[in-house]
Amino acid sequence: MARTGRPRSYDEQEVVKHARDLFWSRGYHTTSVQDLVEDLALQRASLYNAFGDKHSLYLRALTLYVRENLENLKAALRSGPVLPALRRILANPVGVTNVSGRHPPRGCLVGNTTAELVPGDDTAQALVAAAYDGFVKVVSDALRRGQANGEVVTTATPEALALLLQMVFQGSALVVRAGIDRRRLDESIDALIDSLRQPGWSASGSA
Amino acid sequence: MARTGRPRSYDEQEVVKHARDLFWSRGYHTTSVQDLVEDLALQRASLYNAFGDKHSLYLRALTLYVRENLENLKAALRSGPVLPALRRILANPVGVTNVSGRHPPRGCLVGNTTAELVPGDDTAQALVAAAYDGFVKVVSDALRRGQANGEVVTTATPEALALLLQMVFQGSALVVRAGIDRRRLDESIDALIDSLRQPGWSASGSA
DNA sequence: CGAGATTTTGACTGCTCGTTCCATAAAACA
DNA sequence: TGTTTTATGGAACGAGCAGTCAAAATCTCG
Repeated sequence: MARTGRPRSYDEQEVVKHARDLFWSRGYHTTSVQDLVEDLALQRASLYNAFGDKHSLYLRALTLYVRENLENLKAALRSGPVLPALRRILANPVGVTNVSGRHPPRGCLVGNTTAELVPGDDTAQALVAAAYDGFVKVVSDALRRGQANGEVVTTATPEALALLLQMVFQGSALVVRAGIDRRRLDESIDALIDSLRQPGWSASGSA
Repeated sequence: MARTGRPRSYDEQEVVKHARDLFWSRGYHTTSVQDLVEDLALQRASLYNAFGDKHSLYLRALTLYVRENLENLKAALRSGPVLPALRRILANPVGVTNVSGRHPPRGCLVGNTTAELVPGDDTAQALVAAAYDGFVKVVSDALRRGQANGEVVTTATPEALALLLQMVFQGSALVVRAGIDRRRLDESIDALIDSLRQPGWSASGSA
């Protein structure tokens, strides 16, 4: 089933990635189709031909973002002690200046979407709700493991703790975007993680 | 110094309040000047005459929001045990359907502003940063009092705990906006508050 | 009752937005 | 080589945007 017709001059996946970065940095409404066309190096008509419209492209970008981040989260929590991994995740929220240090803090695209367009956009609402649920699912599984280990306090259900961590995660992305000092952020995260650690637990003492 | 000229047909304070509600529910970019004019029952030219432009009106609305909420926060933490008050504040975040139950969840206007227009809007950035600092200041003062009382754990500085609470507050406003179940939210908040309570503390046993 | 000051009223102005269209280009297939 | 299919390049569209303007209205003050 070879494809006929003129071949595309761009890579669809790459365009979605690039769009995700643009929407992430600048938000939905402040990113115009003109901006997209200029930065993504493809023609207006090609964009509409391939993705339908601006809103659909945004949803594609958001979906990619959610999938990638959930996979990273899973990988980070797959093995080893849970709490140190969670500390790294919370204290280094997505959107903090990138490896290259090129972006200003962008927050979390899911959180940004929640704030910017969830009221009145049911599709986006469903997507972000699924993203939140995914986070809670993965983190609560890890916490359950930690509780069984004796690493994590058992004073609350894994789900309740996971949702708490979700809120802290979103909150940290926000305050980072607002320009908070990283040192202060780290102190707060440490306080939270410490409060989740079962007293008397030592990393080598389990299993 | 009596004022000459035709009197205004609207109350400036009321207009700012109404504008705050509109921006709060629908965001900056999705609220057009047309929307404002229709809902606020004043003429376009009057709006521009009184407030300069849309952006300035938004800043006025945001400033009002910040001032009012900070005063409410102070009042809620003025006396009595700190942790129950904080629990009420976190579990019933601003923007949860109003007393009348008329609004859908609106989140926190400060958080929404952070997500929607902080990148590229220095004035807004300064305002939200000041709002975050104000919250941390008021809450850390209350926590310090709680620590002196023996109500609150002393495993972290009041400032670190206050910032943590700020993040949870912002996060809860977000997940509520995304439509989370209130019961689950309450469980998570309770878990956090419980972890801040000094073991063995009883309300009547102090002072 | 004017004269001066300020607001109201509602039409109007550019501009930018998301989206569409169409002639041309470049591939596969016959 | 012609036909078909898909994408490109660029111009164009209507709608809605934030913001402006000038005439009419309504007040204070002399």
